[in-house]
Amino acid sequence: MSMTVDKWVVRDTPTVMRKSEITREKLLTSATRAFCVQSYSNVSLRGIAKDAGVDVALVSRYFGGKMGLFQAMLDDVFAWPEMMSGDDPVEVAIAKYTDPDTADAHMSVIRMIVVNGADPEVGDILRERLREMLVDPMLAKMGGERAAPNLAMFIAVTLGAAMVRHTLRLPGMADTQPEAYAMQLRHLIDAALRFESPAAE
Amino acid sequence: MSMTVDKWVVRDTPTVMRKSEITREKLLTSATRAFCVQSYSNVSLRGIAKDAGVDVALVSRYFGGKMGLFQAMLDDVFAWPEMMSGDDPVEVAIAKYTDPDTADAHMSVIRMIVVNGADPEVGDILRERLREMLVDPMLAKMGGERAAPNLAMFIAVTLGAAMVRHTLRLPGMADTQPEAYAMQLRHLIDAALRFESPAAE
DNA sequence: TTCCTTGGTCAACAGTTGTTGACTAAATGT
DNA sequence: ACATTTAGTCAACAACTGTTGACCAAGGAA
Repeated sequence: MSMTVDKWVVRDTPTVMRKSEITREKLLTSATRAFCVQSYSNVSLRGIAKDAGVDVALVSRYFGGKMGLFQAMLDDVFAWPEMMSGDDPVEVAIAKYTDPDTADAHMSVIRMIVVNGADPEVGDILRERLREMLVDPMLAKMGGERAAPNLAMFIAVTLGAAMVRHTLRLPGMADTQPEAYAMQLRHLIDAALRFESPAAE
Repeated sequence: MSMTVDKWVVRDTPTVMRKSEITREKLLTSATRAFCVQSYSNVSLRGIAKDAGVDVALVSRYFGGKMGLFQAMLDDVFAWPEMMSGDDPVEVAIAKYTDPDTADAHMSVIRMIVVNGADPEVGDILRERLREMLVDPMLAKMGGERAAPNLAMFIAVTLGAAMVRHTLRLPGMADTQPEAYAMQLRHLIDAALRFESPAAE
């Protein structure tokens, strides 16, 4: 039967969850939290393990090392099923960013991209994953060649606004209500999408 | 007389430059290069010293340690005499960013702000210096209360564009000519400055 | 029971980091 | 000339990092 076994919870599904799978997820959750705040080199496995309540050695055991944990975390974070729908990808993204329920989580992802994109040890890996899992699908759904500048500018204003509000915390953008921030963000996004790149023929 | 002394160059000024001042500046130059690429915690004093061709111990000798070197580098980088002129500060900034001669150096500063702003060890220090040496003077010269959102948005698009072009290197913004990038940047800056915040009374 | 797989603990490793103090060498002042 | 301040070298330190392998403890199957 599929009851609890007092020490760990078993899913109420035909396939029973293995115990190692649980600690794997605990590690992954703590790793996501850590990598969203600090960059790869700054994060210590001992800190993650302590946060997860698990021994350090299990990181190398289950993920093959620090790099394996980082990559597993990328796969986890960049999975974005809504992007595969038929809707306008930019509208999907805007909805995500402005919805207060999911805004925090996606701001964490943005912070993770900003923080780790500058780390020389994982920057290339991060860029590659970002392109193949987010940027390229969005470009494929949008117009094509001409859409690349607008998408880049869209991402630029989104990243920049998140930086100013959450990391730099400048007055005029960090000390305001969420609705006011949403208005600023929407204004910049509109400008980014309305930009018409000169025909390069 | 003020001639060279064969081992180091002496300025042709009445006050002779002390020798320690020279290695201090060598250290400061290497430190600036390093902190513009990697974050505080990732930079190693031994790397800086090797790049400057100087012994590691001299960092602690002349700057009192790693933190002292970082702060001295902030004072160096944030010194911006043009900002004290009577001209419109935003126009001064735009001129700096778009002038091809100085654009690279200022993009390095932007990268430094982005990279170190997320570092938990120096984030607060960086924010404080950034406000008192750049943001507050600009705000004082601009209108006042109503200018804060526009200035924040101006900085947001500048930071975001620099991130996308140099760190994330996304297609549509990283693989283009400087003039095309300048057009995108100018378009976003215009939008940021044109935003009219709703009167909050 | 006995065997064997799975999950976890622990200590030690080699490497790198920032910082310190003792010591030498060079330049300056009298 | 000498004495004194200044500049620089070197080795060692304690703390921390990721990773490894030996060891143990429990669970299920025979």
